[in-house]
Amino acid sequence: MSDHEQPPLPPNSRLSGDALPPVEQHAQQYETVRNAHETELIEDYVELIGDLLRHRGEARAADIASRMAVSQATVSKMIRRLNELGLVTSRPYRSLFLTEEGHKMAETSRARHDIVLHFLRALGVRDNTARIDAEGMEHHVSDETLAIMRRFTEKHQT
Amino acid sequence: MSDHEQPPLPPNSRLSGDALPPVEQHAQQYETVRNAHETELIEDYVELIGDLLRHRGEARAADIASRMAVSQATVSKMIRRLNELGLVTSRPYRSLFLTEEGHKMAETSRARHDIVLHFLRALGVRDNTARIDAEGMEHHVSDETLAIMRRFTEKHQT
DNA sequence: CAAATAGTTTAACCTTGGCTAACAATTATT
DNA sequence: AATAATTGTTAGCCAAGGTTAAACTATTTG
Ligand SMILES: [Mn+2]
Ligand SMILES: [Mn+2]
Ligand SMILES: [Mn+2]
Ligand SMILES: [Mn+2]
Repeated sequence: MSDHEQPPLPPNSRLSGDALPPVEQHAQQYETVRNAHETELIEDYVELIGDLLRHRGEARAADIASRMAVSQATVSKMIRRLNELGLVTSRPYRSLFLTEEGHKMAETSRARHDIVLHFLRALGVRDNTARIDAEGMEHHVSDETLAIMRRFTEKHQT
Repeated sequence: MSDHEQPPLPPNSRLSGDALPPVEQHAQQYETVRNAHETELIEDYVELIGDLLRHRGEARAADIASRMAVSQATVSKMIRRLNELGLVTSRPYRSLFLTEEGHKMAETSRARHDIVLHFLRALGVRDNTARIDAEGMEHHVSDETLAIMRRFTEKHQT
């Protein structure tokens, strides 16, 4: 047992990092992240389809593929999944459309995405960086934090 | 007839939400998120092992399993992977240790995690919520945003 | 109209990250 | 010392999310 550089437990324990949280709380952190990962991609697809419909009038698989930088085969498979989940309707070789439920998810996701993006910009993050960070962060921001971000952005209007 | 070329800049769709970013920029958002997902779990494991070593003096697979709320089999498989990646050394039934490279990754990850956590608290997010959000957000925060968060937290010391 | 091009789907494959069940090794208890 | 409990490994399973290659359908163009 190399007791080489064992931690000397500094008297001022604030020297490096926080203490370990209790096991149950710590476990809840990771579980919440795993849950978010399960819905993350679905949300991004549905949100993008909603955005394409709103801004372009139609949402084709090829557009999704190029905007997501993913193969068309990947999109095709995912569309089948979205269909099974009752989020989109699709006829072969036609534009996709959102179901009522899909539309609701798209709206919610877009609203959340916008709050995070606008918050980052209000903080002073450059636009391109803010867009990249928001795309990942959005799925891990609680309602509580979201509300605080929204208020912060309002107060810091430019 | 997809958006191959530059966006024709729609007339006046300022009614709800932002405009669609150019295809390449949009694609970069999703690509960055996918890349982050590839390293995310590894970082969490290495960071947790580092924390256990620092606070407990040893890092056992069983502790990781309970703190991550995951089966021991899952941890065992992941440890083999961390070993192959040269991030940890392990002898059966003994504590794990970090390699030089693993130690470096643990430090970097912990520092980033702390910046995000402290930032959320400085923003006014309750501690438990901040911990949960930080666990997921940390992997999607750019260096630029991280620097801004650090400065913000310093300025808003309580 | 025929041919070329663009869009979509399917099949076969891969890696990650979970799980359970069975077994093996170590450590603790009686 | 024997047994029980804890800890760790292995095998086999699964779903998600990617890939290429090939086939099929629709649209555009010569
Ligand atoms: Mn989004
Ligand atoms: Mn996203
Ligand atoms: Mn972390
Ligand atoms: Mn994390």
